[in-house]
Amino acid sequence: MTKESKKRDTGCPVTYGLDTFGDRWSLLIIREMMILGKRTYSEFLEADEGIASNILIARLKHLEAEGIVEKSRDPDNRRAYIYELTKKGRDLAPILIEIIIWSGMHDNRPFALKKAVNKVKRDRTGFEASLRAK
Amino acid sequence: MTKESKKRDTGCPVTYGLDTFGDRWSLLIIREMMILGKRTYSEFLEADEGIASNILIARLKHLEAEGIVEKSRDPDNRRAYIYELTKKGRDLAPILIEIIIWSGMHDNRPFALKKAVNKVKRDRTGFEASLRAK
DNA sequence: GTCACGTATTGCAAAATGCAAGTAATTTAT
DNA sequence: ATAAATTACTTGCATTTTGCAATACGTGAC
Repeated sequence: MTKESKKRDTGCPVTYGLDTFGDRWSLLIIREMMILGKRTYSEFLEADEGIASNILIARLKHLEAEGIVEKSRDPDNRRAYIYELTKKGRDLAPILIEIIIWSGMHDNRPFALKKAVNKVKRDRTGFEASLRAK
Repeated sequence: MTKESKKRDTGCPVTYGLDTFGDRWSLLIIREMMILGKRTYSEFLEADEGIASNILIARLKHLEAEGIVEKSRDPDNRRAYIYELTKKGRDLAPILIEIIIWSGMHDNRPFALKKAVNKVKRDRTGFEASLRAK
């Protein structure tokens, strides 16, 4: 497909990370799951800054193939699926946190949301634990 | 242009970060600067997993517009320019480090390079300082 | 069976990317 | 002084990826 085919396959850890979750949408989906606790296709569809359904499904499949999310049937609604972060996915929490911290320092736009930023500042360890728990 | 036009302009810090450096090449260029001390157009051109010249210049201009790198003439070679990270750019070090740590945990490919990974593990604070110094 | 819901696919236009070739400014070699 | 080589950047075109709208598929409710 798209990502898999153009893997640069150097051994560099930065490259590996970028090939795995470094597109415009993956981290936003992961944000929805971690910070907002979203878990279904439809929730992602309405939540993420207007992601298109074909892009969403492509990203979910990619993330699933990379072992970052796993898909299972919703026990409460047998025609729905649930996407959950694996350990590999939850381990992305520190990256998300550092992005939040960096934006907190440098995003001077008047409408910048500082909620998560402030949470991180107040208690980073606790915030990270809460992300991993979601 | 490309990035600027499609800014999602929600106030979310994660979105801000991704809009600023979240494309396939920006962080690789930043890696070259931070970890490998590369500073010129030609160095990036040969170093970065084969980036095309038009893409490279587009990214450099974008990063410059975002205040992450700054460009100046090379005093030793009047036909060359030097690109250097600003403070905003150097502040990306922790993100790069977390990506390296994450890849160190989860990249099981046989040819995965562990050099930076091991450095981070041994002395994270020192490694971060060395990145910022470059 | 039919309908609604949640998930997934397809077709097509627009945008981004990659590659090759070319331009411009400056410096070195002859 | 002229030619060649560096360094940075641009342009044109083919390919790939994205975005959007519409549609299809699978499951369970009635």
